[in-house]
Amino acid sequence: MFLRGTCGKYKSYLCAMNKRVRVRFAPSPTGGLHLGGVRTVLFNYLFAKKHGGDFILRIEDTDQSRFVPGAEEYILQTLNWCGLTPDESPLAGGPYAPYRQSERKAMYKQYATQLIDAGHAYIAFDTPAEIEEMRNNFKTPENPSPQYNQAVRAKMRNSLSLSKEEVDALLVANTPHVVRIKMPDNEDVTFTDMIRGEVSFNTSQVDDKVLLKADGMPTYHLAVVVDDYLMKISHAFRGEEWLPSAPVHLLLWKYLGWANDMPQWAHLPLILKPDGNGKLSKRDGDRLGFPVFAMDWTDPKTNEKNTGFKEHGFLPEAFVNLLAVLGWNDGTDQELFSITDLIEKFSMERVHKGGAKFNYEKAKWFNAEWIKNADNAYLASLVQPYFEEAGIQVQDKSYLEKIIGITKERCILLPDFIIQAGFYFAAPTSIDTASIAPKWDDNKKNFFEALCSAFENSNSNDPTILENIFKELTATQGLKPGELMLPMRIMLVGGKFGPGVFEIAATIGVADAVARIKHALTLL
RNA sequence: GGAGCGUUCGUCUAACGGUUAGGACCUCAGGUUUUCAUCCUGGUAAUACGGGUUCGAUUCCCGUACGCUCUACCA
Repeated sequence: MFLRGTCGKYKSYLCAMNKRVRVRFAPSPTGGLHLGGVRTVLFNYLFAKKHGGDFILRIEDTDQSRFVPGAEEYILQTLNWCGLTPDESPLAGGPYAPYRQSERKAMYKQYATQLIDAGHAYIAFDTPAEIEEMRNNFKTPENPSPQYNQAVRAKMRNSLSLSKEEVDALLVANTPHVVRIKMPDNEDVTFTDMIRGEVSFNTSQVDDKVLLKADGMPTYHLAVVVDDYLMKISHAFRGEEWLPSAPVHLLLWKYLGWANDMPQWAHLPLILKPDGNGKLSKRDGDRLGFPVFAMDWTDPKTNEKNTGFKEHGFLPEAFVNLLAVLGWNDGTDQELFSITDLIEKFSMERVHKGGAKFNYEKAKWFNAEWIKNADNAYLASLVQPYFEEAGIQVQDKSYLEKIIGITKERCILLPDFIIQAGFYFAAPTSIDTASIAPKWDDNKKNFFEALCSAFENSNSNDPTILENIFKELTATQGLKPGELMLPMRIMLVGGKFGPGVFEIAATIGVADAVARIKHALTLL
């Protein structure tokens, strides 16, 4: 399928060929990045890389009251962890710097002025209290939230309702004011969304959005259009929650005289909470026992902590993979995709329209698959920090890699290696004697004592030899091997899990195995 | 309230007018593993509803229901 939509009077795919692909992720630094945010990053990144274009990070910090220290650094770190590093950003710089809107403040005013001069915007002096009053006055059961629109703007204090002298006087007096877009009365604004196809709004339904705030900062609406234009953005992807304000942006592109340069839009479906309905929020994660943020995030103002996929033990490759297929697929049964695969196969047209409920069980499945298929040395580097935290000493790196190779298929999350592989590095600290005790008797005790001697005498680290010793001994003592395997396993690893007992004994060394058995015998 | 967007197994999805509606997760039943996990085999389970259009609708159109998003000097 070709890219749909029009770009000026030309078909979009012609534009796409002529215009360098430049996309941006434009978060406001108000907190950690959650699943939906990272997926938006991912789709932007994939689209850019697929078309040999640029991926830009632009920080939309026009609202000082919501600014959260550390959030920008967190976003950068998250993108790095995911391997979705932007080509241009506040950190990396680039030809269209600065990439923080607060640092671009001076650039926006001239465009607001241009809009006023052209009659597409006006100055409004209404105080918050006056607007509040208007809303109360016009509120009816049928219209619970009246808008500042063509129906009421004549009754408010603005450059449309006031005389030029009054306006000038107010301006000279430094009266706080905003700039609002003047929405046309009854005009259909239609555009083609790459995911949804043709989408249409009537301007009578949208209000006169504030473009420039009283503090001189632009609102999102003005800033996004100006910056996308100035930064030569070719495709603009954002969450579905932006769809209703798309007509404002469309009109702005037109009024500013940039219609032919307008990016193609795609509004991404939302990620929904697993239980009930509604968009996934940061509160859902830890409430339901899974992370929603990419990495741990603690809000410096509230001290509220949200855990992250990284710290829960997800591989970045798995995280990216599971995000990619949340609302997108390549049309085949393939579910496991590397980033290279994704870049090759991604297409915006195959993104789903409907929102997707997040399913943590499936997310873990992706991680388990990635762990099973991952390179041992790579896994070792990721597991090491968890071992250090758990107090597990690793002397020999190649030994660690070997152990990871034989235990990785039993691990779903990285911390699982602590249990599944920890006993290869140190004797278990707790031994599940409760599972041995009920059937424990002197015959078994004697057997294990004899086994220790036999093992010591053999001085062998060959699993087959150890198994033969074990079986011969059970035979001579008239015992069933099956009744002794489980106790031995528990003595070696601490519980009912792990690879074959003789493989374990051989791997940790017969001396260590004997020591563990002897220690366990003191507990029974 | 209004506007917009959406709706296939419990969940994520495939099927761009013709399939016994496919796959994956979950779950269930077997098998392998003298443990656990992996792995293998198999099962249950879906086109929201009502009208059209059509020889034929999951697919196109209309309506209804339901859900979501927006309706801030927040993004």
